[in-house]
Amino acid sequence: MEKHPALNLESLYEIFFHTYGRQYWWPGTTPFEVMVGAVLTQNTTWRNVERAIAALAVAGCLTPEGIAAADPKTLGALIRPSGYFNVKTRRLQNFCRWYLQRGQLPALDQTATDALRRELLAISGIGPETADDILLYALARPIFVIDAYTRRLMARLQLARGTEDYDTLRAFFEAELTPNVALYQEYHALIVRHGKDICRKKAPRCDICPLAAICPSESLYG
DNA sequence: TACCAGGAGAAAA
DNA sequence: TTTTCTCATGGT
Repeated sequence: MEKHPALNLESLYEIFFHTYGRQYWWPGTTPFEVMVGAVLTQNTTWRNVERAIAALAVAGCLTPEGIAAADPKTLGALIRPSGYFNVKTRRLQNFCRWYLQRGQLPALDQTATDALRRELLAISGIGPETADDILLYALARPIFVIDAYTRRLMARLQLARGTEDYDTLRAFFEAELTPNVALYQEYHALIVRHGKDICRKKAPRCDICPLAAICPSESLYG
């Protein structure tokens, strides 16, 4: 992992927060709704996830029992707007069956958090980002979430190649930052905000980027 | 029209 | 082990 002479992850956060302000993540009224959203948002815009969650709520199906017991066709129709609805039906039901079987989640110290993370990753359809969304935003554990925006940002700032495996990038953030749930929640949300608005995959808007003065890789854009 | 989006798992190389 | 393919709706 590269060291940037004029930039570290704490100063990057300060720039983002000063520029964009609080993002009020994760949208969702209960921890369980956050967990459902974490599955539904896989490779999908949040706007479409909101439609699916609203449909689940209207159908009285936004509960672990309701999702686990639902007919797959019915459930698929409800979550259809979020895309990949056949895949996500299986994933949601896998997750909810685990959730119901597991019962009360323990108070999570670091050891218990690591164990729970392994449990989540053992569920078919719960990968590292989804597991970490659940741990950070639903269960308030200091786990830094890595996503495609994070990889792109690290690559463009030349703080990383961006192709590192998930846990390497997560360890990089967690080593550079103090373990603080509110910080991690806000930071990830700010990275997504910056990625969607400015540091886009194609045609990034470097002219209005708050990092323009310190970003070394403008020549890589396009 | 083509590309992209708050990924993950299976199949192929 | 690493890369490629598949899943799918909705916005730009």
